Amino acid sequence: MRKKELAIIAGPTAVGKSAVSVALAKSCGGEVISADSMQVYRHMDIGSAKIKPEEMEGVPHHLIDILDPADDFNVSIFADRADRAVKEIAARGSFPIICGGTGFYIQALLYGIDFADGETDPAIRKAIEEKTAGLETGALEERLEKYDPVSASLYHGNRKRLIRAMEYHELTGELLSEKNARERDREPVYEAGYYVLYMPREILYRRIEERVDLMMEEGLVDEVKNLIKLGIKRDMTSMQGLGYRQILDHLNGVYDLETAVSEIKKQTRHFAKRQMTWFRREKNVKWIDVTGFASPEETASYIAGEING
RNA sequence: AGGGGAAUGAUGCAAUGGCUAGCCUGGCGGUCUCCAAAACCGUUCAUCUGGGUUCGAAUCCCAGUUCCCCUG
Repeated sequence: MRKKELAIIAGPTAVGKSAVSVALAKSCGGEVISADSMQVYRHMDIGSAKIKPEEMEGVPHHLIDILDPADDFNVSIFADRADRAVKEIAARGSFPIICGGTGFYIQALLYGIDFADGETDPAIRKAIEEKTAGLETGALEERLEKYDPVSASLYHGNRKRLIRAMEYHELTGELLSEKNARERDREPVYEAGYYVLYMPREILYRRIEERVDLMMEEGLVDEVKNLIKLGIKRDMTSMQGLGYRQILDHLNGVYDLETAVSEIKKQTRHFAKRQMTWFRREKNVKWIDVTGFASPEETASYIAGEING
């Protein structure tokens, strides 16, 4: 009998999570839930490195292609839907495998972080943004400091987060720092096997660059052109995705294609580094150097061994 | 070979006699509880070498070294 309720296959971008997840699912009768902020969007296949239908090898995948690029998506939506998926999968006697690189999302799901209704309101946020548009970030910080000095110093220089703290206060009357302090010491709500796949930095970076070149060959530019046709706007959540932003900027004449490609590579390297940072501080994770295994199947079989104890 | 120019961190620049040599990019580290593939923070590394002038030199002078351009 398994000693885990679910498995989490995490790690930086391009490390090979998808293949391992599929192999694991096949070996233990599982289903994959994607924890990825971009693969939820339809029409965004190449740039998000979305798993192809044939690569799924019959394994059911959840939270992929569930939204249009114009739709909003965030942790709260993810946590709700992923949690529901986990329960459904378990209910049908199947094994849930969370696969993805968005550490924040995984955290929200694993710890059951409470994103209650009424804690956010895009309209309020927008209003605050507009009201403070003329202010320097430092002035914004001073303003928040008056009632929530903890958040003000934590979000030093970070306009987006300062505004979020103000939004939260305006909506709930409570301080964001108080809520965070309260939510921080949660225990996991699932008995999970949390595995972070990694490989030496140089190898990972090389893979990232090769993958970006491949995306270009596969037609990333056309994919973005199609998104434009669908009415995509640069400030949409989906257009925060690496690759999409840069190609969009290129098409808008901000820089040439060559620059766009090297920007994508660079930003993706940085992203991978931040992902590693995130997982490093996550508790109770098992790090797995995938270069120690000959294939995704072998990595998966090692993980299966861990899960089944 | 002759003439001219340039040498500042891993990279591209700034400082033209005077704060502790500044900034960009990269590298590395970190933050994060509703835009997270986002947003933000920190840190590392340099005046080519040797003399000289000066209270004081990246900056001026001399020599050397390397590189670039022009002439042949």
